[in-house]
Amino acid sequence: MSNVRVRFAPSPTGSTHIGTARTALFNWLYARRTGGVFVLRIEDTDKERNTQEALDELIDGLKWLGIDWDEGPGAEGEHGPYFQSQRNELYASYLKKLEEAGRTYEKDGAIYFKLEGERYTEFDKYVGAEVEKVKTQPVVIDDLIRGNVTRREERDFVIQRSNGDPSFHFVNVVDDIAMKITHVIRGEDHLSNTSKHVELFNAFGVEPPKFAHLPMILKNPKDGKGKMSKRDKGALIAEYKDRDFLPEAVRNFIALLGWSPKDDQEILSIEELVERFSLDDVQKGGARFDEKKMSHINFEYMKAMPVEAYANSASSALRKAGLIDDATDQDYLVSCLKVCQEKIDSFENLPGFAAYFFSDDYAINEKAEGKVFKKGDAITRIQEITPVLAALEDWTEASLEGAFNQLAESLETKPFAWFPVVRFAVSGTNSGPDFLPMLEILGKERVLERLKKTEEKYA
RNA sequence: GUCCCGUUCGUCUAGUCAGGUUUAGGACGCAUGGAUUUCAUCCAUGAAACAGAGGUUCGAAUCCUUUACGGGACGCCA
Repeated sequence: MSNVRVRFAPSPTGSTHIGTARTALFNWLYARRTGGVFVLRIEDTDKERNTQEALDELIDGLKWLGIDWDEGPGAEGEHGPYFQSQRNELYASYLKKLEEAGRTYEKDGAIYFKLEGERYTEFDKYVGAEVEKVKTQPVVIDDLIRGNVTRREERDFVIQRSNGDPSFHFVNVVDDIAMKITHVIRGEDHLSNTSKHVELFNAFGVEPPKFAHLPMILKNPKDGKGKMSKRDKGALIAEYKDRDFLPEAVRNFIALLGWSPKDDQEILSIEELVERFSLDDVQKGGARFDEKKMSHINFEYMKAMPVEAYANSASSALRKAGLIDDATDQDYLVSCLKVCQEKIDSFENLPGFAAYFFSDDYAINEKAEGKVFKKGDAITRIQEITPVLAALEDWTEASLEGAFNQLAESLETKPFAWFPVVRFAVSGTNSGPDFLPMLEILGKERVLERLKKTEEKYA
């Protein structure tokens, strides 16, 4: 086992964002790749904004994606507790160290970290006021993705708020020290904070960890500019779960946001991800989220599923649409889904695609309706085929094919003279699974009944 | 405004660190054609990019400079 220790440190203040999930995934992959330890630490120092729901959703999302943690809530280790709200004694002791070293001062009830260097006052345009600045030595951030980044911190910052709560920068560093974190993998939005953190590590006399700042996930330009926010379409992990996306597909897709295996392989199992992941191969530039590609990857996974697993996942979508319930025959369900699997690219579209298998109350596609009745012989075709099908004793794909062929021969035409109209009559549309298997699955009774209904309706 | 980071097809990216094997590769999407009773499926083909300008070099997507553009940070939020 290596000595690598990484942490994912979310703050439970809202729905879990796709970027948050990616940060978690990359940390997890790095830990698994290197044989290190993955720590989940909950940064709940902001009592006003933390919620239990957000925490539940976060944990739920991680589990859904197959991300587990070696230390963290529910997996207590020697560095716990893993909620920052329970670590105040530790923070107090570290604060004392800084106080004793003369690196703090109080102002307006808050405690500030005091930078080292010559002090001067300057009008700051951004702040819009005179502020005190410090001529500090530049700090070098050792970043595994970007190389060395040099930055200078020039203003003291708050490490304990006037309400007594320690601030993010402070607890983040203290915990990384206390939890012996070796690699900090987080979003690029933290890159400019990192100089503050390095200042703190230095003040504690501790060698800073290696950093790896992941590129931002950017908005689709039609949603505006900048990084993707929780309000943007497709931004929330819970949304994918609700829409019955496959977790392994979502995981595969977000792994590809800013990282690639460097060859043409795009579909990667979790084992392959672990085996091939490397921080060296992480992209520097921001990545834009593309829902179409996400759907494509999801479809690839859907096609590759064993039928039983497919039926299992599909059931959730069909249940939500009220098409099936506990009474639905499993064998029938499986045979229906078998013919749909190759054709339909998402579970959320499945109910619309396959409703007629489970209900007589299915939608009529008007375009298909127009097409089928344009020729004017549709009703005749139905009247021709109905007695033939009614007389058929053996209701299988093969015998159906024979029946259509025979009729076609006797009328000197092709069997597919009847296909579109019969398909429309039994399904309300002109597209769907292969025709003959579909008839076989629907069954004689249902097919005849729908033919009759159609004849009456359009006669 | 200041500082930091970035920039290869519309999008995700390979190639960049170790300059020549590149008519810059793959995938999504798009277009066209085909298979098919049909299709949201499948197959084939195509259009499509090294941000601009200088430089170094026999040779630059690859190295350097610079401009432009994009992103991030600048909270008693994390």
